[in-house]
Amino acid sequence: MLQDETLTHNHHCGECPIRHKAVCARCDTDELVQLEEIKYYRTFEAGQTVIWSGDKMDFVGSVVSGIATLTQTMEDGRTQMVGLLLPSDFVGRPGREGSAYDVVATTDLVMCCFRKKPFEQMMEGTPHVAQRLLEMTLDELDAAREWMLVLGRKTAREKIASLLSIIARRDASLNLRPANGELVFDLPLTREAMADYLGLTLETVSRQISALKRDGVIHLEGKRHVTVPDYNRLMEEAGDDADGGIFA
Amino acid sequence: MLQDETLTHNHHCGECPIRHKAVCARCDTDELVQLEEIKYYRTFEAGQTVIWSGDKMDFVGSVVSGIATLTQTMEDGRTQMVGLLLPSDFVGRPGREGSAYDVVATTDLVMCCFRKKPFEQMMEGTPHVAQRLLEMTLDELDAAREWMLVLGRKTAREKIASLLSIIARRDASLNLRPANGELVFDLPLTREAMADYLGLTLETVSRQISALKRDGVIHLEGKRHVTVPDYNRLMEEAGDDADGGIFA
DNA sequence: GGTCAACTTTGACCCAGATCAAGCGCGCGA
DNA sequence: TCGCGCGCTTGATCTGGGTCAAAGTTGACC
Repeated sequence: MLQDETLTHNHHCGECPIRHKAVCARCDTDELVQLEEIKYYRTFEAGQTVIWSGDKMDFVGSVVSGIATLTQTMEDGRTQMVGLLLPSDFVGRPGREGSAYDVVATTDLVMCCFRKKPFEQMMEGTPHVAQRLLEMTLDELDAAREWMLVLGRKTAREKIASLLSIIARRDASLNLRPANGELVFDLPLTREAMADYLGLTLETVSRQISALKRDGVIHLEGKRHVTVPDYNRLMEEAGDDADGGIFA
Repeated sequence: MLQDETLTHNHHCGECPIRHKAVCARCDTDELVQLEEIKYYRTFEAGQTVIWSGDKMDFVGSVVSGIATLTQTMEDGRTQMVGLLLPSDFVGRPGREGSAYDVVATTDLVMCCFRKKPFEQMMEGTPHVAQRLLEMTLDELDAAREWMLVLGRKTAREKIASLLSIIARRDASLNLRPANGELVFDLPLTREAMADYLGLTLETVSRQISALKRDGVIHLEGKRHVTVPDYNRLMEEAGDDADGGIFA
């Protein structure tokens, strides 16, 4: 088992890449100073487990860079991913001791952690933090519910197309691509992780990706580098209304 | 189409059955007075739609009695239930215009509604409301994620057992049954609604309920009245760890 | 008490996706 | 440069749950 490294990055919140999207988004300068008091950075290597389900958490925090997953596992080993954590996403639950899920770093990961106790105290005092956290939690709830439709009612092909469209959309909003209709991105997940997200087997994931490629919905270079020539086509394949687009 | 009836029940919050579980749970007497200013009751008959997905909502509110469902529908008619709203559960999202889901009354329903604008203003001023809403939203997120595991990885039989155990658990906590291991309750959902919840067809739901009955996991009187002779057995069938029980 | 409609059960058959089983290909360490 | 392992693809076969179809149950309303 690899060991966590605890690092002090000494970043100032003002220069933080997720400053305006994370829990701290609404904080003013004074509040940031308070947060800096109780924060520290941790890094994890790809594949490392951040927290095991049931473990006591003495921090909460934000993903600064990299990708992590939230997964649930049954006794017999069946696993379901229940959250995909991207930069600015929040980890942990104020007011709860243990973690309800396994949190695993899918890529190299940097987290901005807050000591739990003082963070909880701060939540009481500064509404800006609690307000932002509520907003983010409501967004996650919407995402989880959208995912319930995918898991419960979509076909394997639609599931893959849904996942690709979500990743494409996020990448577009992060890296502001030209709006010429062509999108390019790298898959941040293995076939197995995609399967765990979608409630499929990795073989089915592989087959459906091959099928979408054969049908010209996507183009692949290597295993991970994806080009989407027509986003609306992809949305149709996902079974979603093709209107609205990425930049809505 | 049936028509909504707007009634004034003139209940006082102090006597409200969901006083200590709903968004208002943490409010003090003064804050309740504020809430009473902006609240009104509405009733819906079983089967009536409370809000259509995309409709503008001019209120948020709590379920006082009865059961409602949150569902998403694809263009071709496939539907997935994404939330089951029981008394004290919250409906609507502060800060958003339209509803993201169809909300349907499954049984006769009484809702305590707050005019949206003033409620949003109150959220800014009185942290007790926002705090409670955050807590409830986090609980719902956990429930949604547990449901993702059910939808993505469980067999039809396990899905049914999971749903029964959830309903049994809630009923036990509401109506404080004797802890002799035997639980009795009524199914508040049709076979079709169960199917929509579980990502199954109504035929499969019916077959699996028959199978659980045949195997002695449950006993049925009529279509809806269920007896669970051994809750741990049911939990095993659900694929969950049988420990912990209802009263944890 | 009869009729109708909504809900439910059960049966027969089929198919999407799981399972089992080879192989491929690329990056990495020796 | 080789070989080894991990992630991925592809094929063959199997099966759980979907689909289609028919009949049973219940209760509400004449």
